[in-house]
Amino acid sequence: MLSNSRYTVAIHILTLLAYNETEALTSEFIASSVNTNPVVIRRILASLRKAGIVSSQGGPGGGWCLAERPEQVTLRHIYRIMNPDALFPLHPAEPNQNCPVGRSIQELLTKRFVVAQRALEDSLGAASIADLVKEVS
Amino acid sequence: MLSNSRYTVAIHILTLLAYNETEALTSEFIASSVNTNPVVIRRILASLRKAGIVSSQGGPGGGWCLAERPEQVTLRHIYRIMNPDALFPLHPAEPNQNCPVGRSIQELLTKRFVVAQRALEDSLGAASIADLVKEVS
DNA sequence: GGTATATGTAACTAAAATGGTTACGAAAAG
DNA sequence: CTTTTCGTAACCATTTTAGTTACATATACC
Repeated sequence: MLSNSRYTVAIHILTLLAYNETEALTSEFIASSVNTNPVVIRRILASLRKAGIVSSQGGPGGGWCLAERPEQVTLRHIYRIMNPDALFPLHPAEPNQNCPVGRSIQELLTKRFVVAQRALEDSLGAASIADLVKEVS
Repeated sequence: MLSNSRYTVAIHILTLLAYNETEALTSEFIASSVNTNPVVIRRILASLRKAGIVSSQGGPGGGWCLAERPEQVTLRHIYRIMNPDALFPLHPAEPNQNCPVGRSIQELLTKRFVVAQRALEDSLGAASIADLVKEVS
């Protein structure tokens, strides 16, 4: 499974940026909210910036800002950025092609896995960062 | 994400058992189809047996059999056995409770994650081992 | 009984993933 | 220029993953 928390932290960061939309936030400030190291935050923000949904500015008064409207950024969008690989890994080594099951299993499974992952992502697409900000107490 | 292939291998094993329903299969035979070590297979089968969907028999002529009808064993059932933990891990450390976002983010996310994981599992529930066996060429 | 065959499981390993940390260069503000 | 902040490489400890060896246990069959 997703055995890393980068997706959760990415959503946390973006929610924080949207919640404080008027000012740039430093990686150190964000790290204190997430309760981790600023470098961990910068690494995740580097992925998000590559995808165009945040921007950064160096120097005093610098920091990080949302580059898209919070309404446009869905949990699905973030999911795909932080988890570009297929949700369900196939076999570590190619199955035995001389076995009828080994020969066909990967194709059969891929078909089901793609549909299931789409169902997951469709559900994630129902919520945006703006929705989360609205519910922050 | 799911960063292990045990779910895929578990489905492979069960499909193989259903495909050869008349005879018990040894972990060595199964391993040769999956292309791995028999102990890896026995470890996965131990989980499946604990859940009651396979049975084992030692000694000559022994091996592994399905303990349920292939129609009853869905990909969702197997998913839950092989992945008992939540699909989306939360933060490694508790977020800062003095920050409005840090204070509420885990509850907000859990709500969405539960729904998304249910969508995933519902999709997986649509296919059974019997369905896969039918499609093995 | 005795032998061959399988499971059951502990122990060990190599490789990779994960999250955290230090360090330091580059860029920007003032 | 000095301070601040990003950008990123390098390194580390811990955990996960898959594979392997080894050996005890149990069963079938002669």
